[in-house]
Amino acid sequence: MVVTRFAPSPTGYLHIGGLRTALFSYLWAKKNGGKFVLRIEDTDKARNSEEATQAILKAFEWLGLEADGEITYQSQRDEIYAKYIKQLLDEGKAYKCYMSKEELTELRETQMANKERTKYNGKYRDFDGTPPEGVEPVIRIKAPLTGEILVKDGVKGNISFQAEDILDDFVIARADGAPTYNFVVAIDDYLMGINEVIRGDDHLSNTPKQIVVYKALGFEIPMFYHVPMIHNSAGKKLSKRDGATDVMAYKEMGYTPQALLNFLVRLGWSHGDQEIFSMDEMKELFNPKDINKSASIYNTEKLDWLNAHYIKNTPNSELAELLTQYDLVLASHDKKEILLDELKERAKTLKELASLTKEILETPTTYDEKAVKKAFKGNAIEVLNTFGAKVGNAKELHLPSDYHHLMEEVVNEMEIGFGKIGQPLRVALLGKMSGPGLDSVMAILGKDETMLRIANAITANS
RNA sequence: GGCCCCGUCGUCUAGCGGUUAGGAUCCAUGGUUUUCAUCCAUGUUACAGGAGUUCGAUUCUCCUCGGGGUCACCA
Repeated sequence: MVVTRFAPSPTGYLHIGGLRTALFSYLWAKKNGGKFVLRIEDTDKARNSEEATQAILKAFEWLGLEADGEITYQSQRDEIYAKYIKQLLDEGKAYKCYMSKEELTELRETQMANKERTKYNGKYRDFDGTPPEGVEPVIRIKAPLTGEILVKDGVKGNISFQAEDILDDFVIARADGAPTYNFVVAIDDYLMGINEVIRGDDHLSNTPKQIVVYKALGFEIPMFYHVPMIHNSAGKKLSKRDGATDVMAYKEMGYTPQALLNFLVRLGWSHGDQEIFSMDEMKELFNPKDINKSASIYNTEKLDWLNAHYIKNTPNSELAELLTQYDLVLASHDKKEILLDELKERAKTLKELASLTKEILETPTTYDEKAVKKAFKGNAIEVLNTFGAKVGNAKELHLPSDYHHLMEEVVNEMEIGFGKIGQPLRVALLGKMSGPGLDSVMAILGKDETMLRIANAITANS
């Protein structure tokens, strides 16, 4: 069974890059009928926060990504890590290192001065003398000094590292006993049964270290997929400083989960020429072997297009429900079908849809100057008066077509073009020159509001 | 700097030895629309450079250049 995972450290909100690897992991597990598990890497007590964990969970909930099983918290697994540290110590595969921080720093400075690679010199690797006083030891693992470390990566292919180029006896437990990242990751991934690791390729250079741990403990090494980074417009790794990287900010801006997920799945991954993917299609078609090797630049132009696409194709009842999150309650409006049909064609975001709706529903108090100048020429007032009277006398006015007939009558009786009534009427109803079809607008507003707006406009612009 | 990864339109990408190098987005133009938006049509724009292998390279190899990642008692 395929088991994948998402393992964020709770130091802030869930960001776009993390979400994409989470999505890839989720999709790959689902595609294989496997499991997608969540592990919170909260071993750095100084930087972690409970709020951050909650923020990540909240984002998952919004997007409909659900982790299987219980959430694992590394902070609760100290005994497990301690057990393996002891095991390695007992087996002589790890050892206590009494080098002080000052000595370590000095060692590094010397190496840098000599233009050598900075690495631990193995001073306590085979130490059996009396430990120095006053130094709490760290635990270091005995890493291979020579030879090849091969990372089998499903995205990049086999990547070969030379131990002498990159390894040293790295710390697996700090002086206070707390285990370090590369150590616990390997243990947890193994213990949690994770056999397919999909993560950002900034972890690629950590992988050899983790492989050292896997081998020392006799664990089976999982399949890795290192997904290329998402870069900002400057071509650098997308970070929390880049703005608009908090996933929940997209909710506030009026993006739908569907659009965001569709946008993200196509960043670094493709399936031929297909652009639109439903969640079911993603689960069906996603395969990490189709992930791109190169980084992609984060650019939301396509997200807007996708969002508009999904809004257009969302049923009105669902849209009305969604819009309540943007302070728009449409439930009681008897013409909301017409309203939403008209407006969802022209909104890129739910937020925009909400404000477009409010604009129409609110009686205009000002009129765009240019629009007035252009529309209120000649006998515009007379036309509006004539039309207003017809609306007033009409018995049954419900559908857009009812209003349209009235407009046609005016056009025919006064022998004018459609624009002669359309333009001033539009300004009267909406206060400006652009907007949805007038027939629909009037049907949405109803007879009384329509007459009110016409009268208001005549008064204001006579 | 060491190590590792990457390099097709502005952007997201297809391509896996022979293609007029395709799609999407963006932009522009035209059509539809009383207007705006939608929608439809059309158009501009790309294989980083150089060697080699080959009858033939965007595709394979090498070099150069360019970009990125990573080098903690952070994750």
